[in-house]
Amino acid sequence: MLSVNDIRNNTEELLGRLQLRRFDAHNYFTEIIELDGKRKKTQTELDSLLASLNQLAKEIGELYKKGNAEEAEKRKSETATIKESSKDLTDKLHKTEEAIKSLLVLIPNAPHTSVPKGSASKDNEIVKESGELPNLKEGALPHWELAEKYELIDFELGAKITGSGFPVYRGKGARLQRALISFFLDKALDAGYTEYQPPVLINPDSGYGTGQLPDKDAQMYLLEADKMYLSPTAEVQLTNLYRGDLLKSEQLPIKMVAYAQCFRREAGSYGKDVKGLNRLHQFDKVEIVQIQHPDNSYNVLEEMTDYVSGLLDQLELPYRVAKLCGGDMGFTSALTYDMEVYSGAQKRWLEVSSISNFETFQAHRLNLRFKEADKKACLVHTLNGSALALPRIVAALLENNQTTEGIKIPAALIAYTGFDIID
RNA sequence: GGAGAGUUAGCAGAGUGGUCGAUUGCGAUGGUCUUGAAAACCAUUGUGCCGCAAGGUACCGGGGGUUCGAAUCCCUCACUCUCCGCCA
Repeated sequence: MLSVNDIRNNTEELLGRLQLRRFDAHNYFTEIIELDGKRKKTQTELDSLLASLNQLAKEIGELYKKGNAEEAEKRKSETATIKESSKDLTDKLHKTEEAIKSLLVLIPNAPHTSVPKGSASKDNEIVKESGELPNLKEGALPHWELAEKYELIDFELGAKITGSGFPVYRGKGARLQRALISFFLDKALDAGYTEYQPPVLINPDSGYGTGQLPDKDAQMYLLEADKMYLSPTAEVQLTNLYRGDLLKSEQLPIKMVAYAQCFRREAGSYGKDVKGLNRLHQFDKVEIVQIQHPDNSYNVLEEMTDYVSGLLDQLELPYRVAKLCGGDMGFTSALTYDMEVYSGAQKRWLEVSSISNFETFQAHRLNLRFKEADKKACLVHTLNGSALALPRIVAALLENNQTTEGIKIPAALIAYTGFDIID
């Protein structure tokens, strides 16, 4: 959520940045600034009314103390009209505040000035490519066939006990999952992140804090009886750990990592996008989150991107990094890098990580601030990224490393899997 | 799931209708003293909103109500603790 003061003070700049995602905020801004003026005026009126009411109450109290009940009763009658108008003004104030908020939640984050203008993924800017594309022989199998051949993943059994998009991993398939999770967590620990194991159910306040609610609720599974959602990403839990906090500047940066199972309804997806592991309703992901001083956030975004690149290097997967154009970025992000690995048999790039700086957009909703000595509290910057999401990594590992003898495990992982080939 | 007790500032913990945004202790910050430190003493020590400022106003778990006046009384929700039941 953008802040009204920013909109008021940096109107032109924000309008320009929002143009990068082809969002015309002009009318929103005009209306918000006008409503905010109204809000201030109402606040002033209400405050002075309440002041007089408080004064009267005090006087009445003193009169009773002195035993002058008659005069006190007389004064009481004076409060009636003041109370009535203060109630009206309070209603008006709340309505105005609601109106402002209802407009603010419709406005996406303002993209960083370096974000390429554009409307779709074709306009993204490839900023890095790394690794050789695999040169697979004719007849190389896609991962879902390899998964069946080596009895690693059973999609039908998953459909039987739950539904489509909920695979069952078994044998070396299950062990590979466990290995990847440990590998990713250990690397994050080495990089200075604190490990967390959060719940996977989230309450509506948390969903609202990171921006999944109010309008992306269709993407989440809802447990109606308990008014909770299954978390779509550990970003929600980790970032919300600090919701509502006022941090001391010495506490920054805060670096967190968590492995969590993630749940997404993915309504409307179909075809080759959902084949095999390409898109699941339940999947495993290791997520890194940082709460940062605003001065550092963009340097840190680069660091995080380099960190994730390093993981892919160690897994010996060919990948590319895209700086997302305005139209392809998420609602809450100011700048996003997507990491894509090449899946040799499908001959497709698969997104395995998305690393974003949200600037103050989430912090504002979360009311998450920090304070430097003798200065006013101000909003932190939040960042997060997958490091990494498992299914597509597994897809690429299986496809790219298939040989006539079996599927080779990259050297960095062998200590975790306990085997070097799937055969 | 049933019964009961709680939720107050960074923490501990008073306050059961009236100058209470809140006693006190600890912690923290600044100062006095000291060669330095400790101790002692003094002062300061929450956040939002309106305002150039003075100041005003709101917040005692969340929401609502009673009252001239609510941390205090009532309703409701959430959470914590104790006991019973159930259970990995």
